Amino acid sequence: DKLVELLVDADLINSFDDLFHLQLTDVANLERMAEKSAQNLLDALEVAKTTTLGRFLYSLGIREVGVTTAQNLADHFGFLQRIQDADEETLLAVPDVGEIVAKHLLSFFSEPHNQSIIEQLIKAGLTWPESEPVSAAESAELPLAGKVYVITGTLSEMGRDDAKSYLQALGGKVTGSVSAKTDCLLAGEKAGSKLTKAQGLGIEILDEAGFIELLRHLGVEGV
DNA sequence: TTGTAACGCTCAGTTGTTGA
DNA sequence: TCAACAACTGAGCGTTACAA
Repeated sequence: DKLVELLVDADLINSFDDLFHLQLTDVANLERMAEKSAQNLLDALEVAKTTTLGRFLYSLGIREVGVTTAQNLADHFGFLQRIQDADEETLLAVPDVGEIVAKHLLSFFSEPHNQSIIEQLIKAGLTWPESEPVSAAESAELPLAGKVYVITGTLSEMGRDDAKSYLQALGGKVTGSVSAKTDCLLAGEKAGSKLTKAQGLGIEILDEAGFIELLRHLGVEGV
């Protein structure tokens, strides 16, 4: 936050794509910055150019479109252009997208200013892999298809993000809160209220060791 | 070399909104 | 009505790198 304030105050960035045109000397001359920090920033921005469609959508800051909804849109459409061209009816077919979210999406993509931002970011070098979405039939064949997981606590062997990725790749759905619809709670160290709630609801609890065993049993490599 | 500001990461928890 | 999510706050801890 502080750095963005500095960059804006110094008139180095006025739009999103300006971030990807920053020069080392400009950044290094800022308060509490020097060549090392400036280079780290430019390196991080270079890495950030390669992203995923879901992350790109999320980064656009569309109202009501967070990480999960953005990923749902990416999974459903596969291509940015298809999302931009989608009508309300098509958008409503995406999981967790109702009338309000669909209207926010339509409104966002109909704004010439927003279209310009997207074009400029792509011109600045942002890329992501695009592919045909996985069909419902293919998804249903995955070993954890239809299972709802919640992750809590600290996972020492793998990060929470990695655990989430494994579960999603196997067809599982990862949500943020425990409910009666949760099938299994993956509980690491220092698990808090979610563990208590899951125990109260009689939900299956899986510790990290058990999770790794499950992944190996399902043939996941590199665990 | 050292003190320190700031950041990065992870997590828990709350509140309000939305979708089913 | 309930489940799930977005958005947000705040804490703790370790790391990084500037500045003196």
